[in-house]
Amino acid sequence: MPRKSSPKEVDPRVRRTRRLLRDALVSLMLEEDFSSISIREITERAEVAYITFYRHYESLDQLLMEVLDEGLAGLLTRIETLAKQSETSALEAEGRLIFEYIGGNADLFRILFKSQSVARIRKRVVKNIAAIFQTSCAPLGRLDGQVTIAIASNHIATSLLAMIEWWLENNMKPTPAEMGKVYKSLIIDSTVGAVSSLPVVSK
Amino acid sequence: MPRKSSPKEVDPRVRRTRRLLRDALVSLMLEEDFSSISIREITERAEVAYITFYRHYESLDQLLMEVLDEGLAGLLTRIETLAKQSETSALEAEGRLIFEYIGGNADLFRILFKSQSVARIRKRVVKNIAAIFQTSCAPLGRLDGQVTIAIASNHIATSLLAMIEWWLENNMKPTPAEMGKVYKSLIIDSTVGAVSSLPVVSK
DNA sequence: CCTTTTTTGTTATACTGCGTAGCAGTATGT
DNA sequence: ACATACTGCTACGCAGTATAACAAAAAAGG
Repeated sequence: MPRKSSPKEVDPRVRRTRRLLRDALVSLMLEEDFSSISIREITERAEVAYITFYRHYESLDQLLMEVLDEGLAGLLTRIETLAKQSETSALEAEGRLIFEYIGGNADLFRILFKSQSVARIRKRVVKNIAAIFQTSCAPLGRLDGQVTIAIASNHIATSLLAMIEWWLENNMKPTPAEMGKVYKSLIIDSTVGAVSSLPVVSK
Repeated sequence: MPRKSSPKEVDPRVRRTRRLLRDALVSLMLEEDFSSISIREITERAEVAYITFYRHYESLDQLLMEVLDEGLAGLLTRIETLAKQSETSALEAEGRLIFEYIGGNADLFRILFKSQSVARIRKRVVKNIAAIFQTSCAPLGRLDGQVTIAIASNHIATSLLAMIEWWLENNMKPTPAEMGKVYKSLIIDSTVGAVSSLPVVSK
């Protein structure tokens, strides 16, 4: 574990090595399944000694986390601004921004959905998105019961993620603008419309 | 591979062995993560010789498939009858039946969602459910454009699965009857309401 | 420029699980 | 009782993980 609490800058060699490992993992995940990727394979493609991997990461999972967190942070911030919107026109526009961002980082998100053993990460993303909507929707009004709010926010989060996945699998066919409209009507409008008519569910 | 094209009945020893292996896998998956389960561990718990596993299955995946297909078939048939309903009262009742079925086979579905390397299976399930709704919703009426239908049916399938997952993680707290209502209003009503107002998306 | 520090490369090691093979033992049903 | 099929046991080669010791190379500081 090189340079634990870096007093100054990070050693250029360290940055280079970590970047090579990240790129090698991404490159491999676009070719084969995550479960079949070995650490030896990664270090080989990164043109780095095998043991070097363990000098920077404790496990393959940790490397994968670092790779995905990079791009997922951008998605979360966009969703956060989206969740605060209440006007109809702004909702569509923000929805479009999300799908444009996805399209720009398509490789990264393809990895997120395609790979098999990242269900854990996907769950974490769902949790984050749901939390965003849970807090931003609470002051919106007449949601009855904690459970109902939890169900609704979870519904929004999972639906959005599933829609993104579907879009990627269909080669991003409908344009981001069109997907923004779909997102608004199919997820947001219908959910807020339904929640107000939902029964108060026993906790 | 014992008794490939069985001319008569299956050897009792074979049925016993396969059952032991299936039960051992389920038992282990409820304790630890799928990725950390070894074939030796399974045969050990099943009280069966290591090599016996390979006399019945080619891979661990194949065993997992056999285990999950068993219970997923029941879910799909219930969803199929549900998809054909159009009356409001029947929708709620059928929705309740689904969650009651899930509750009855909770262990199986916990495995489906909890385990990590079954994203492939989950995807297959989504595809099946979406296909059901796609065919049963097409004659329902005024859905414009193939893409819109595809998005909507995918939305229903993923939302239903996500709702089931949420319900299991919350220890099946709201009753199946309440979940049936939530399902109807949050997924079905809002989706069919939204679809009719959706723009025709370019193919 | 030279020295010290840090990182990287090389090689070797113990450990674990996978998949296969051969042979002996045991259960099935006819 | 008999042939057939299934199961148990032991051993082996292979691949990947995680770690260690020592040599080589690159960065930082004077």
